[in-house]
Amino acid sequence: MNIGQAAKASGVSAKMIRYYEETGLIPAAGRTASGYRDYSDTDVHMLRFIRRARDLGFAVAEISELLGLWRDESRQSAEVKRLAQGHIAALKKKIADLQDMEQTLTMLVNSCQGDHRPHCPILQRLETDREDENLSIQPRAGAIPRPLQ
Amino acid sequence: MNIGQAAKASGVSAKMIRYYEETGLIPAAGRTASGYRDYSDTDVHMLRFIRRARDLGFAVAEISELLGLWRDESRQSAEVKRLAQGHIAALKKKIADLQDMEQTLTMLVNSCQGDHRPHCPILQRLETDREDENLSIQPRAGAIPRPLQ
DNA sequence: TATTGACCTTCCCATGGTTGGAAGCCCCAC
DNA sequence: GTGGGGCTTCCAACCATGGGAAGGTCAATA
Repeated sequence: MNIGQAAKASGVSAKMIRYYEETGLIPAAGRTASGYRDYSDTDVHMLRFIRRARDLGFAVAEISELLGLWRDESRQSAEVKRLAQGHIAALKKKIADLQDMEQTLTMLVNSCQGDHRPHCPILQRLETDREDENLSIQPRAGAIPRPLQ
Repeated sequence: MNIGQAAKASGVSAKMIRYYEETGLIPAAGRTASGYRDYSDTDVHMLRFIRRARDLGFAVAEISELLGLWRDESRQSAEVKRLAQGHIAALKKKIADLQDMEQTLTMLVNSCQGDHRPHCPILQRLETDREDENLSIQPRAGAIPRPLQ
């Protein structure tokens, strides 16, 4: 099987297969007489393993460890579990960071009239960095009608 | 004020200040007779704006737009709001993706005994990609004591 | 005044994972 | 045998950031 077929079968692009080989994540593929890389079903199996681990957000270095454990018949499942738990912790941290951003930004967006006027609490907040500025109690558009200016 | 002082005052590293200048996010700073970059309080103000926007996860290209609106006295707050809402949507998507990963991985971790034995549903799942494999109902370690093997 | 140490300048490199493209060779079908 | 598509390698780019080298500058101190 050449690299294009292996790519299709595994869901890993040919470019990435070469990259994984170059960086040592996977062993160098065999070659045909004319220099084409040659892949077995086992190779494709491994590539699929890699793709699934990537889909779960594992970094290539982590996948390298996972592959080692996968191949090691005498592995201890505790090791795999530890690796996965570490990754879960990293995911949780990323999620928390993004949620903080989202929350702050949502608060700002809610406090912004979003009309034709230039006044904008979002820009104001980027300018002044006042966390405690009570943006959320600003009246929503139309809540308490008052004349513009 | 030289670049080091501007960096300290703004929270943007000197490296990044030069980078932002090079890529056109900020105008080229003035220079002293000896070639040192020279920053005003206004410049520092702008740099702080940039850092805060970065802290909220805005990409540099988005910040470029935000800066334009910031400087534009006749902007419409609706534009800023639209930009921020777009960014919130992107954040939400990222969060959802990461939560999917976390959830799947947590399920796998919970189904893994994590002991000295090699059997490991995490690796199994990476191998077989069976989403519907009912991993979660596997007995937890010690739930129903039975001899190893 | 001379030295020293901390700062500035530019330039290049690395990160991580992925994609794009160019130039040249190979394989298969017609 | 010819054409089109796939293979090979190599180089570059993305994004934001940090590291470091080589050389000039500033300010304080001996």
